[in-house]
Amino acid sequence: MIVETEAYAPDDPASHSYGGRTRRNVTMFGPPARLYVYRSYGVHWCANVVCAEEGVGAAVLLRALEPTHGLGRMRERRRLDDPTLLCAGPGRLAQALGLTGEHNGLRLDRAPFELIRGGPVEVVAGTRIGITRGADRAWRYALSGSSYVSRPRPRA
DNA sequence: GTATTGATCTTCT
DNA sequence: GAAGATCAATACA
Repeated sequence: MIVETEAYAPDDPASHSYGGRTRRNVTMFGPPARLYVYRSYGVHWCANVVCAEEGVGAAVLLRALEPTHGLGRMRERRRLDDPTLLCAGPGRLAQALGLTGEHNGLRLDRAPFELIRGGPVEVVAGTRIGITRGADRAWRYALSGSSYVSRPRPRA
């Protein structure tokens, strides 16, 4: 269950799509409902959902999940037992799900992916994390009260 | 509990 | 050559 996300827009200085296409971010400018995976700090993979029409360049970064299925495989990939740390952060999430650059550009509405609509939830907004530009936009969204988010108390 | 650092990819200066 | 949508290990208070 997705419990934490951040939004990135083309007119947003913190976004990879700011300033146009590069070899890395072409997926962001492609059709929506695809996965944009990029390498972060040379070490981690981070996964986004492309969520604007082709050519726009907007996406939502998946920052944290509450693991509900496949805990065993997540633990194998992460070499870690604590379920609250398995997917608490974009790099950890990608590692737990086994996402890499191979999955960049794949459709999320067919195998091996499946998105399931959840019930109504209470969401809190706060400032985004780990960025220096565009930090004033409160575009981080977290499930209220969840203990699986990467930072417990989003600052508004 | 906070602070610092190494990992070393991609983009930009 | 530097910085960045990060994490984990280590060093301190």
